[in-house]
Amino acid sequence: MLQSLTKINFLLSISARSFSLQMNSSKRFKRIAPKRNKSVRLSQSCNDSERCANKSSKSVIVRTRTTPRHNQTLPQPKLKIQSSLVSDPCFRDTTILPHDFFQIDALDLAPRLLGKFLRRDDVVLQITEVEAYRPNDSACHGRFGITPRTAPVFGPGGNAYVYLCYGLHTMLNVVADKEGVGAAVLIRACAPVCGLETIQQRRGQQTEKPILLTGPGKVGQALGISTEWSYHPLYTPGGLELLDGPEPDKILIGPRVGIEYALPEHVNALWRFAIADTPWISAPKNTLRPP
DNA sequence: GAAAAGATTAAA
DNA sequence: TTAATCTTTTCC
Repeated sequence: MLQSLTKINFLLSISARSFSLQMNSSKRFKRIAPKRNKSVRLSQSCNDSERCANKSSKSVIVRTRTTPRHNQTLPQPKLKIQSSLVSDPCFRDTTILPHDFFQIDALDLAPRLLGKFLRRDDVVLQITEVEAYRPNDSACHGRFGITPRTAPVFGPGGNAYVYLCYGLHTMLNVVADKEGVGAAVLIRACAPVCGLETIQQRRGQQTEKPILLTGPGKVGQALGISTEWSYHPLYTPGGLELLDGPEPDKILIGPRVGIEYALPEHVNALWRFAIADTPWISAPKNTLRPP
């Protein structure tokens, strides 16, 4: 496992002076990861006790749990995550990005998210590809205004917006800009940094190849999140966090994927951003070019 | 109340 | 190339 992660980090080819991505203690992460009982494992889309409790449509998960819910509190896993942060040299210097970081135009935020880290439990992913969705954008979910589904998009920047696509895939967005604006950045692809075994388990694929994490639905699955994670603040410790990371040397830009229904000006807008020289990019790759 | 479509994925 | 799969939104 150590060998494979080292290989993956090599492939990233990012200047990471202050970020040693070497994983010299993978087994420690495994030990620190909160244990899940069988019922939770069945649905990896909901491992968070508070969210499961609020779940209505997927109450099957709640019913099948063996541990009484009221015995589980949020601070416990939070502390464990903190201890792993301190004890592992890999992430000693990393910091959670502050609330202010996200209060900008999605078009500015999107490229700035490249190279940053998403962390949940023992899983750490590095963001390699994103898309910006903005106000007055005929491809943005916010185009319908504030609805039950899209309300999170109009929340303050730094929250998560998770939606279900094709009834199957959970898509993670980082809400951008001020409250009420209605902008977000879709995470389209990541590279694995820590917790490879958990990622593979959640994905159901025993591979280290880019097929593991190159696609927005794959990222959501690897992080084990559901739509219940909408509104979750990424700038506070616990749950899902966005950590600072190295700025990529070179990036690529291109038109966004799968928005043929939008107006031509938005279909053609170059609002897709990716790290150059990494294999962790989703399809299609041939529409990406240097700026 | 019904119908259509979707910021996709994996397998054939 | 195509099936899987279901929520959200729009239209009548």
